[in-house]
Amino acid sequence: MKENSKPSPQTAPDALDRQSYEMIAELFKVFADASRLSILHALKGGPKSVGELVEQLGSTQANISKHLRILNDANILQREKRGTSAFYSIDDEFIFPLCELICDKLNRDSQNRQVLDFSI
Amino acid sequence: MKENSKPSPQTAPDALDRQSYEMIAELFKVFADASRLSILHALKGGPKSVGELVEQLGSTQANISKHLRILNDANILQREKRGTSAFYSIDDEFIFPLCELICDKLNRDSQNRQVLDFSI
DNA sequence: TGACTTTATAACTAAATGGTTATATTTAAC
DNA sequence: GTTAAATATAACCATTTAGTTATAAAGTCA
Repeated sequence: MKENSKPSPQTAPDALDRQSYEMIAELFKVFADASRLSILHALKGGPKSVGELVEQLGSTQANISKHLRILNDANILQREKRGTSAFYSIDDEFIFPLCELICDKLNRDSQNRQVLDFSI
Repeated sequence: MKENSKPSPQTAPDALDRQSYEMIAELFKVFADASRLSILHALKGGPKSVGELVEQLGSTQANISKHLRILNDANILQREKRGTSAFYSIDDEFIFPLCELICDKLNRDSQNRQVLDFSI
């Protein structure tokens, strides 16, 4: 039960309990890996099978499967089995504004004006 | 045997190089820790010294200093020395919409309708 | 059935990371 | 100068994690 009265800007917000911070950190961790980010980027164009991702990203099948499981468990990806294949697709579009915020920050800070664009 | 060889319905975006994904992942990593999130939350109310943060968050001074350095190196916090104290404050407001996206996702997925609110 | 394909998982290793204790550094006050 | 206070850093340890190899599981087709 959180009161909605707006405190003054200089008032510190009530701290969350440790478990809440852990939950938030856990979700951030899902995105804190280059391989998983490349998977997400590859899936922007539409669903792909594990094999297609392995071929496109040039990693091992076991490794890709492991990352896909992490993304799936976080309800970021959706899995659909067809025959012996498993097709994964993006199940929550919030990842796009999320990655955009991060890329914008990196571009803002970069000395060399390198442009990072996670979007299509 | 290839179960489904039809091309993806949409055109896949050009992959970034590995280094770009690593950079993005590195910034996500900064947020992927409960202690750092609690520091950011504590600083929403305004600048605080290391000592104040240690007292409020109940950790060791060395530990808080280490996390502050990570946040400062990522250009998320700003440091100002006054006397023997060091005051840290939030230097980039993009962390608020960023954490809001994450919290919204958690709230959307939570079975128990637990409300996570990172904002003030 | 049995061979083959695709994906998931288990076990292991190396590297990264958070927290700790101890120490160094910096500044103020005396 | 010396002492005290606040902060930063170094060294160390325990845990986590990404990637690997090997194997299991599940579906397809002869």
